[in-house]
Amino acid sequence: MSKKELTTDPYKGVRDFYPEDKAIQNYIFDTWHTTARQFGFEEYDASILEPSELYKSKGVQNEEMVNEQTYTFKDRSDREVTLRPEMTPTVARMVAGRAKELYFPLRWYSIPNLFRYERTQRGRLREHWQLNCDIFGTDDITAEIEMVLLANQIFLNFGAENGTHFEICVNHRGLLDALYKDLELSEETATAVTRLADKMQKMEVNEFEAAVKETAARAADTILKFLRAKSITEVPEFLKENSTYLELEKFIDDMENKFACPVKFDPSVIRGFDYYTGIVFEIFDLHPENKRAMLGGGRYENLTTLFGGDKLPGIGFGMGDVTMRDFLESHNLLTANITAPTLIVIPTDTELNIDAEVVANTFRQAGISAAVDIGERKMAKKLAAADKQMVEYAIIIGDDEVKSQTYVLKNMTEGSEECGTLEELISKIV
RNA sequence: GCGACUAUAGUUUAGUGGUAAAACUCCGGUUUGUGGUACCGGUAUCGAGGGUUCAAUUCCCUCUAGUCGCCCCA
Repeated sequence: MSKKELTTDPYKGVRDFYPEDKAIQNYIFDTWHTTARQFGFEEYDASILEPSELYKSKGVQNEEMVNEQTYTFKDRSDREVTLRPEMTPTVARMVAGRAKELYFPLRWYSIPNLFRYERTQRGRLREHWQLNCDIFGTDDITAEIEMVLLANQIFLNFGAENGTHFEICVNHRGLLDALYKDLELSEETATAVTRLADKMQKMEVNEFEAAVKETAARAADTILKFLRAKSITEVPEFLKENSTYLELEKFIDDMENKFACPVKFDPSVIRGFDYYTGIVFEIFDLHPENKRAMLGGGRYENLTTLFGGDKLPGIGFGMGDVTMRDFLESHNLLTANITAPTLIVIPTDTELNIDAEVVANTFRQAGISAAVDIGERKMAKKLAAADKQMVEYAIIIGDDEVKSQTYVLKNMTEGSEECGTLEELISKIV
């Protein structure tokens, strides 16, 4: 033990993608791409490296977050660099950079790899890929509808069912603000109540009620009535005059009746303390093992403040590949397959490896994927390996074949064989 | 930052105060040009260090790593 061996484990919180994992990821990404394009969204991307200021400049709270929960370091020229923890500042920067020449509303999407330095747990790693979809440059409610329809469609395209495997929950930030204003809550109390509301699903009923009473005192009953509303019509009466109530009510009604996409009013959907200003929504995994949000998003009034220029409203959502995979696995919705070559060429002796490679390359030029087993194992092992990989065809190359230039094409699934020149055999496969 | 739990073969897991068992995988063989079956064989300083003990993989402590919660979640 003179040397310490290196571990084969990946760095903490990040993943290796072995072929079977990559196949699943490709399936997820393909579905994301297809659905985004189905809705006319255009793809953009940027580097995973950003100057740290991009994340710090949003305030003290953000500065703390950058310091404690991002990968931030100095480059060789002493510039502070951060591995991007989210895509929104990047896309805001890009949109602001070309604000004068872009045609709005803009429909953009991206699947960035994001990094966060935090404690790992189920569904939360230090690295993940996140589908980000946004519509920029409009405050029309149609954008909300389109966005939620897109989110819903993604799940439909994975073979999931709204109401069985997942559910869409919506709320309105304005409704919460109206409630707090009417109850004349102090800012601290309002913040504490929002924090509690966010945790409601995780807490016991009694425990939650006690916590609200302790935090909000006299206003507790009204707040509880609001947070326990199972339908939007159950919110306290005075809120129903509010314009945000009417907007949300119509939205829920349209989604159900015009687009057959039921959404559920859920006053506990808050989406943290970020830039959202209007309708917010989440898609929940209904599997008992995963009970959590897989997708979240909402309306924002102005994303590009930092970069000057005109106000740019928009609406967007994000969803991660880790929770997506957990969702698909838990509900048995995975259909991804590892992609094997169509043909495997097996020389009987390593002396014939080059001849086998020539044969394989002829098939490749005809558009048939082909690999050569150049290993030193016995024929039986090579064929067993090909079978296990789910290769469709095999050709064995021996001295006879090389001399006669005629080959035997073996169908691995049926066990049948066909004889002929390479040209003849190619036409059999194509 | 706080807490709980776990660590045995490549993987998933048994098990015991007297140096370990199975399944699958992998490698090799029965079968020197025809597979998926069957049979045989091979692969573990029981996470690291220390302590208790005649004896520790087993009990205790420390460390490390991982998992799962809390906090946070842009």
